[in-house]
Amino acid sequence: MSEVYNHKIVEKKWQKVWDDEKAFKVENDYSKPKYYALVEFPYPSGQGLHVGHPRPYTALDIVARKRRMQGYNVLYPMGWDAFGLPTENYAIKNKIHPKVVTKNNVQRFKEQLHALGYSFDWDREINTTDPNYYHWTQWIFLKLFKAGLAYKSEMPINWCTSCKVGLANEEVVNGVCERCGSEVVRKVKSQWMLKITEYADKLIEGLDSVDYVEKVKVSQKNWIGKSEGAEVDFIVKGKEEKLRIYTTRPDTLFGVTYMVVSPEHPMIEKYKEDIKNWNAVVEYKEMAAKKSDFERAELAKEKTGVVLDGLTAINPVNGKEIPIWISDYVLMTYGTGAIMAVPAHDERDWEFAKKFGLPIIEVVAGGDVQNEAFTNVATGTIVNSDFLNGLEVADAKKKIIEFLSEKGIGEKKVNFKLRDWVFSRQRYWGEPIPIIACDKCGYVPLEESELPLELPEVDSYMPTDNGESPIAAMTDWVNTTCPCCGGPAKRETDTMPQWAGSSWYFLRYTDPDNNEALASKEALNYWLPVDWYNGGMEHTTLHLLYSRFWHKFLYDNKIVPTSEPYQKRTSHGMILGENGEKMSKSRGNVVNPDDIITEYGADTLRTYEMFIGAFELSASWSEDGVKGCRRFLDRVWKLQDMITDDLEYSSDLETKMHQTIKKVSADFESLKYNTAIASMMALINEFYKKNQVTKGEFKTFITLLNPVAPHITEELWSILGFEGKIYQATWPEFDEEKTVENTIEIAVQINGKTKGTIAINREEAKEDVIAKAKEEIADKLTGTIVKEIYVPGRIVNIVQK
RNA sequence: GCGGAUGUGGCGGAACUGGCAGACGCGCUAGACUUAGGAUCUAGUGGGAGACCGUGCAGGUUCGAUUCCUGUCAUCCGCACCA
Repeated sequence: MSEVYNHKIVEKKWQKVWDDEKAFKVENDYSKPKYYALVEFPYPSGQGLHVGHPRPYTALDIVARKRRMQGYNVLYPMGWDAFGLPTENYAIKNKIHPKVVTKNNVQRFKEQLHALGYSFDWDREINTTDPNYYHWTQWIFLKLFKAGLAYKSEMPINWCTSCKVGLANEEVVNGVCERCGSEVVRKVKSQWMLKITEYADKLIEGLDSVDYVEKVKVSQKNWIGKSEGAEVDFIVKGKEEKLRIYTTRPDTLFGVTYMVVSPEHPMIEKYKEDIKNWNAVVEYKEMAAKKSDFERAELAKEKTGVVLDGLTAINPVNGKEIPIWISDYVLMTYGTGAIMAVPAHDERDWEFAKKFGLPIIEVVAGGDVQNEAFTNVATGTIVNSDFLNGLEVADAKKKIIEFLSEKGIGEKKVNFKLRDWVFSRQRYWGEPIPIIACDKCGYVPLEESELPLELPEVDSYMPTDNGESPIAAMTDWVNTTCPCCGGPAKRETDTMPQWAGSSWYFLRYTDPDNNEALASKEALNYWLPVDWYNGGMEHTTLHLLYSRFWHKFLYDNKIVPTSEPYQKRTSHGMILGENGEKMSKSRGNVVNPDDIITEYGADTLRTYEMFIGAFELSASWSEDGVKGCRRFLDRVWKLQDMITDDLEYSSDLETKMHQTIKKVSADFESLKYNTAIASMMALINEFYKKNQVTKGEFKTFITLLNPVAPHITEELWSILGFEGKIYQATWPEFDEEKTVENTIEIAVQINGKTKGTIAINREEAKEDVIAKAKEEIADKLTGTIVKEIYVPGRIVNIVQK
């Protein structure tokens, strides 16, 4: 009899062996077929690994291990996305250098990941905070700058009125500062921006060539939010100024009854003198400044606004004079910051008009516009619109745009919801932006030879009270000479956002120690694109889009060989607490992976996280479920007491063996880890029924299980004395013909309801099957038979009246 | 508000291009082994005494719907300076 399985000894033992052998070190061996599997590198937080982390890591570890067994040269790397706010805040609070905090956190994470037995190639570990790494982050920034894709712009930031620092959105809770509870307002600051909008069309088009799960593609498309419409100039009465608006519905131009501009719109200040209710306007502007864009759009059940008393606009198509309002539902960041309001055919305009008693004019027939906005564009016909009358919406759009262009009062315009990327942070713990500001020469890029531009040591990590990065206080570092004219100049003191380092990290893994380039051409040509990239849905619109943008830019500059970075993208669901809520300290439902590894073992944790449910959906933690997986592995362990010397499959299990190999192989590649494990459980249940398993069956079985539970299977492999190590074994093959059973049981239905079953031969002729079926349900065949249906190998359905 | 998803036993979840709903696991019940069992093994387990009824709800298409269509309700997630 075998002893009880001791995971503590076995897991440590094999982890050491794999380390000593450098089992998963991968060479740039260009003669072998490559496979690049990638998971999002973690932010090494102070809390240590969360049970959510192992879910995606195990999933791709399974794929990586399986692919190695199938003869691929597999790159499965890991690193640290270590710049960021929590580390900096921790450093401020505890007066420890963020570098030290990061080092400690990384070490803890690494130990935890190591204890899970992942097949990462640790020789390729990277860290975004390493100057040898951010050298190249800065280098890419310089390329973007030189290409005109990085520019400075006035952008609002969250400003705590008490701490006098800029805050991240996350640090603003219910409109007040998370730390001190004081009011947070929006303050305009000059910021570095990246022109991602320049790549908006390419980012949409590129989606056609990649294999992403559909919801990721849809999310990205919606985020980019391409819409086709028109810009139209309205005339401000009595002024030279034209007020330009953007609309997706130029066909409704005759239905305009008022205009709305965003509270930040520059025309308001410009015509200050003409506005009679200036105090009310100022008051409204102040109120709006306190809200984020999100809050403004959020559940805005009650529309608010103030009319600009003294200013009116002229509708360019019919000369009508209409009022101009300000309201916070119009955002300065989308379109032109001004809209024409057509209450009859837009819900927000309709609500606004109802509230303030503004007229509603129907211009598309088909609805009851006094009672609700009619927004259906598919069926409408234009009315009350002069030369557009009688046209369908789509035709009217074309005609009005032609008209506007001819008259020079408007034009067709494609707009994107996507906004340029705010690339500045007034923080310490980020990559310095390698730009020098010179009074004479403007913004001058640092010479490439000067990179990396390292973060200076500072006394305090707290932002200065005028909202600048703590680096600004380091005058020795800040004051420099202009590379262009040699005169006195100042370094940029803002740093890059955390997203910078993660926008290209997958390139660095291909050649992590290169000091001449971000990676060699040969390495990039061989490894790119990433074959399979898995990450969270929450990164779909930011990280994933940002990194595609950088990659496309690098591709256009012939630095990388592929137009898309990732061939395939999948997404895992969250792991929730036992109570079905998100795990959090405040809810007290956090599970620590270390505890699970100690008590049940890494293999159990890996198995459980794969078995917990559909990979793409969120799932609740269950300690009983963990126990069930441990029981499964114990049953696997005990199989060694029922092994026979037979190296073949036994005849009664041959079909089952081939079916299982087929199913497990396919499921591992299609995110169906839960059903792969279920089928392996079903297989050992068969062994247990017979109380016997052949050596051949056992060898195949543990090979299939190895990617999921690498330690226990390595130990069993060694106990049985199979050759070499299991991680070097060959993936089992199946014979398609042998997966098919000859005799099968099928259901017999009457009018679609199952009444019995019959056993048939797969090849049996229809007549024979139907005859058999009728015999089976003879006593229930009481009516007239109308139809007899036989779907080969599936079902018989007798339709009777 | 905009966008994305999800609703199936007591619970987590299966079900290929529409074809025996509930695989696999948990829990529960009974039995075996045992001084003992919170270990292990074996059997059973959607509801109903039954004809039958059952995949959020209401319709529809079909010989046949968890799967397709229309409407509806509920829940969860993201929203650009958290990562």
